Amino acid sequence: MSNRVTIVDVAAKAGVAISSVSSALNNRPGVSEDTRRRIVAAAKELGFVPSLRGRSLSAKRAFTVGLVVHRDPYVLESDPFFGSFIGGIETVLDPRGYALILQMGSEPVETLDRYRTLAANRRVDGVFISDLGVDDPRIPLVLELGLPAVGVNADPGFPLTAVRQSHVEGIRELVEHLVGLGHTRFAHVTGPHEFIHAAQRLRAWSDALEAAGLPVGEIVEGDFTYDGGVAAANGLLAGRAIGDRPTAVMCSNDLSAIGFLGRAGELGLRIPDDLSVAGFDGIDLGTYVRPTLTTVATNPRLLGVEAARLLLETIETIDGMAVADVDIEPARLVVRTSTGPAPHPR
Amino acid sequence: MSNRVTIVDVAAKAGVAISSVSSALNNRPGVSEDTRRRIVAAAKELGFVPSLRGRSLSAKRAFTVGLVVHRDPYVLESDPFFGSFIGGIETVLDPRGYALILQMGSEPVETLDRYRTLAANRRVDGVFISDLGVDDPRIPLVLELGLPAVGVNADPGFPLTAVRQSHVEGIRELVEHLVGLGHTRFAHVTGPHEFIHAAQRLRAWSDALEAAGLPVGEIVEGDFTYDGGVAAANGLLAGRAIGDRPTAVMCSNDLSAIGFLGRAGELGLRIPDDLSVAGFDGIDLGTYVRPTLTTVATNPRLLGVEAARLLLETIETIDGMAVADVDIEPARLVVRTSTGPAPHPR
DNA sequence: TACCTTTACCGAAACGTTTCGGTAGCATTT
DNA sequence: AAATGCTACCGAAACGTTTCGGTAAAGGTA
Repeated sequence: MSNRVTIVDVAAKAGVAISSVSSALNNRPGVSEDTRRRIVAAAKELGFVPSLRGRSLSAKRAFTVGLVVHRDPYVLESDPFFGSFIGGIETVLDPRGYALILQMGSEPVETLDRYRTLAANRRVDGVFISDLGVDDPRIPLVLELGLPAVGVNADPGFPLTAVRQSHVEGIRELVEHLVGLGHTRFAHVTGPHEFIHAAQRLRAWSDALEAAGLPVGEIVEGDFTYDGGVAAANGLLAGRAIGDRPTAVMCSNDLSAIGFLGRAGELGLRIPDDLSVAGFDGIDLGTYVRPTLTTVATNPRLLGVEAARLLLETIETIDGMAVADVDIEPARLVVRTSTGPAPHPR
Repeated sequence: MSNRVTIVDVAAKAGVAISSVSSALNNRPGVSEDTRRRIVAAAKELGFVPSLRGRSLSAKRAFTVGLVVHRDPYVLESDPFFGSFIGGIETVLDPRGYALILQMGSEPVETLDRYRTLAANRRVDGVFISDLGVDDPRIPLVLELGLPAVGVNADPGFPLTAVRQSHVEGIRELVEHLVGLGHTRFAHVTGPHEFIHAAQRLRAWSDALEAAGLPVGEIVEGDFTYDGGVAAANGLLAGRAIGDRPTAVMCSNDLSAIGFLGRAGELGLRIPDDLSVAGFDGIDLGTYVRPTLTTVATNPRLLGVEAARLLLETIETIDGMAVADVDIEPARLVVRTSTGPAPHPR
């Protein structure tokens, strides 16, 4: 509609050169306090907002960062991680004049192409890499593209900047909690094996049990979905005598734990009297189901905040990519009513 | 890193002017088939990708559209709508070279500011307006800003282009289903009254009952959350004799219906024997809970696809904003096991 | 007074496209 | 043979910033 007010208009109004306007508004030296005030006044009066397009071209920056979600639609739908994670990212980006581009790729290949396109036309200045997989192809890709990136909950040895929330303390606390309740027969329902966090959680669980001198027990592969929890419950519980069943089960995330819980109830098990069940994540839904879900609560929002901070720092670090990793406070055990004393063997 | 290959490099390699390269690559007339081929070859060989930044500045377009989510974090977390909606948007945007900027504002005021900033520095070429409220302030805002926009599930009379999925057929089917099962005492748990879709659903429910010649029954305000469903169940069911209770309840969304279901179970009611419960949305979780949830299933993904199509069309329509609305196929009743024959009065 | 340094400001180039007006060259018409 | 029209191509301007080199004026030193 009405033509935009540009830096030229401001310069004309203030009676100075456009370079002076630029210097004044960006707080660069070389302009007297007096004219600076005059320029600022003119800019304000005209309602001048610097054009991102002009700035982008000149600064060779997009002032935009990207997040490519690489999950199949259903998991994304019911996963509360991203809402909070993105919310956290936003709080950092917005005040610094950056925005977030969100893309979704259902297929891993598709996801890679998204990164490639994003980088090719320089749409973003950097990317987040979440839901890391084992031998994740995105890592060599961003290295090859020279695209600034930060990883979320990466393994040690990760070649890029990373933000992490440790899971080991919380899972150790969970094991200690269960051991303290007298449990001796355990089981673990994992997430899809291609995700490293599924492996990380299993590992912490096994280590803690081993440290307690107890057998690790059964391990069945789940898929992070409600349905996967149901399936796991069928496998671990259906048609088994009490002495043949685990008495304490950890599922790799809350959603599958809730599925497990539901199915266990249908199978006639009383929870936590006959069986203790715990999850991992700390989603709100876990406080609503009955029994309420014991879990290890993570903080995706804070993870988003720190990831964004790191990414901007990486982008604005001219030289190498020597930005230090950040560890936020570990995830912690939250005891609710889905765990209780081990049943008396009869 | 390595300096980018630009249109100048391609022109040099092909031995033509840069304007010819531009014409050739954008399939504009005025360049012979022969040189066009030569240019395309040179571009391919050099791996030329036009810079979005240069294009943006020249074309006065950002090739980006925005979605500002204006919900409180918890609702977003558990709401499956956005995952699918965004997924649908993506499938249209990507092939046309557009990207989606996602912003989140928890406070309505904050949300408005986001739109304002987005428009001020021309970061986006258009926006989606979802979760419309009554007298939504975003409508006058985008009109004032001259920002192309499309509304999602807007009321009739909406002054901008809109995409809609009708809810009335599905809700009518639900009422007919319940009436056919012999129910006569109904109740409705609404969503927050500031959202128009909450009002739209209540209206369709009331109209259908009225058309069936039955009393509308009790109406309690919920908030679209699991917790809100629990609270509604307490209000409608706790401490009431059977003859004093509704026998069929519709909740304005699935999540609250699932909360309602859970609380009703705790209160000792058998579902669907003592009480029928239905929701609205068609989220996957509804197929996992027991009993499985009867609902009216919407199609957020398709809504996203059509919304994106419309928005791009609006943006690319030079003149007025004469882009026709789109109605996708209505939401439909999905009968599961949370609804059944009305209990025999005793 | 003559010289040097600093400061405040300006003009122009650069970023990478698209678009518009212009100009040769050629074929067609009269 | 002159006038006309069309095609293929080129050069330059425009988009809106930031940055860099330059210059005049002011101030400091010998």
